Amino acid sequence: MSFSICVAQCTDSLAATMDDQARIMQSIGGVSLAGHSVQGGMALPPPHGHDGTDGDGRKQDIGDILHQIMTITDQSLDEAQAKKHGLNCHRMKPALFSVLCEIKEKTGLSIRGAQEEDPPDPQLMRLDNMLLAEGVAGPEKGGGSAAAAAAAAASGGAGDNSIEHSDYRAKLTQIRQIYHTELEKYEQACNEFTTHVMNLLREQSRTRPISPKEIERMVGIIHRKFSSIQMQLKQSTCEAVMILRSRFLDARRKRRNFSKQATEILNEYFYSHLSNPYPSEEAKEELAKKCSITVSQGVGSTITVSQVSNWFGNKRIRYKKNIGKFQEEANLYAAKTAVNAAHAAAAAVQNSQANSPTTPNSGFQMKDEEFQLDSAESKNTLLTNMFTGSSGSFNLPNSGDMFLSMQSLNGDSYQGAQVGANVQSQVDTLRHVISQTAGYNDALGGNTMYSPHGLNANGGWQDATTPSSVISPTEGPGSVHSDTSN
DNA sequence: GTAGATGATTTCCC
DNA sequence: GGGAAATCATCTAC
Repeated sequence: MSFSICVAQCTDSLAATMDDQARIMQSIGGVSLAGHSVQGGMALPPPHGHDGTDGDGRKQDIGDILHQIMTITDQSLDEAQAKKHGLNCHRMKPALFSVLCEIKEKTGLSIRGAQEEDPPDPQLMRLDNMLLAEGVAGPEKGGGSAAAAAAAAASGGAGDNSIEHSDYRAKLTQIRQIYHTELEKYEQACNEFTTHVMNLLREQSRTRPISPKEIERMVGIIHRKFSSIQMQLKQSTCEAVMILRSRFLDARRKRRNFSKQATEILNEYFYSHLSNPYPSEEAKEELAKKCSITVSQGVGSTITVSQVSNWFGNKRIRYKKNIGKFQEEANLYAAKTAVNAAHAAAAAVQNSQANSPTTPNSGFQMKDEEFQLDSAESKNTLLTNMFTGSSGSFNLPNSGDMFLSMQSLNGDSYQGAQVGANVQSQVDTLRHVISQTAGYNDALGGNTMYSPHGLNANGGWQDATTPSSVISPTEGPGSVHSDTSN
């Protein structure tokens, strides 16, 4: 709306308002507006149409007043002050004031029409949703533990990695606190500023046309300004959370190879449970503990349950994909385990002989029931199998068997390997022990330590021979149990 | 620098 | 929810 239109409107409205006012004044007091003199020495021309019926005269009068208002800034300060005072005291001031208020209101409404009723800012909604999801905004639920858990779940964790989680949570809580403190500050500042502006406007409304709606609108503007500041705060908070999260995930992605001992422990378990290489949760925990002990002696970090799970997942896949490649490793660990079993057996025999010298061949029983070797026939069968390679119990995938692997220990494939000499001597020991103990029980074949590798035709793992409780001969009673549920 | 090994992550399926 | 498979990212040996 241009100013000229505004002034024209103002003039018409003012004339009409003055008509009404004059009529009211006349009817209630019998005092004619036309009789008013101009106070303050203002040389306002006397209004035409003393009876209040001369519209042209009034328009001229109002035009003069508006002209003076418009040119007030062109005059010196003293002159302007005098003119202002004169206008304030002018008989038409109240009418003019209300009309100006009305015009401003209308103008404001037309501007507001375009500004208000804005749909909620999608950017702000995104930020709000994100902060809510991350546990920064909204009701406190343990400082974003849900988000931490989500991050853990997303990264395959199972609630462990407690160090990283607590670290993440602590930092998230820090961000949350800062966010809420800043938010409170902004809100407080917004309220204070709003109150201040409202008071100021109320004060000013005595001297210039300010309607309550205008004040309301001003408050809205202030709130919008502060909202935009809040949005910036939300944006920076989101960025901070994103950075924290990415760092957290990056840290998890960073990997360090497990120590040789840890890998050996895992491999031993894997190959000794080859028919069913799915450790239970307890077994995983036990393995993690064992690996961590060996690791902590060196690197100083720990191996978690989820890492054990990862390791077994990777191992299963990679073993299945390339059995041939892992055959040597399988043989190696099988041999190793067998040797350890033999050592254990030898120790048991020695103990048995020492304790019962009169019954040296009365039977052999290891701590694990899986290793009960009290059947002479079975022992002989196993003994034969061990050295003829005919036992199905030792079948390795595709081809070969434990015995072949044992033979190969003397051959090229293991020459030079660190285990070569050791295993050879241990094999000798094993032979000796076996000859002393007069063989094994076939049950040994049932032990997953030497069980057939359980890949079925479909590429899945067989579930046939895994005992409910398997103890590696190398481990003793405190060893890891497999998960038969698999 | 590169290839292979390996731990971690993601996606899909049951 | 757990596992398989694919993939990523880093480590390690050469």
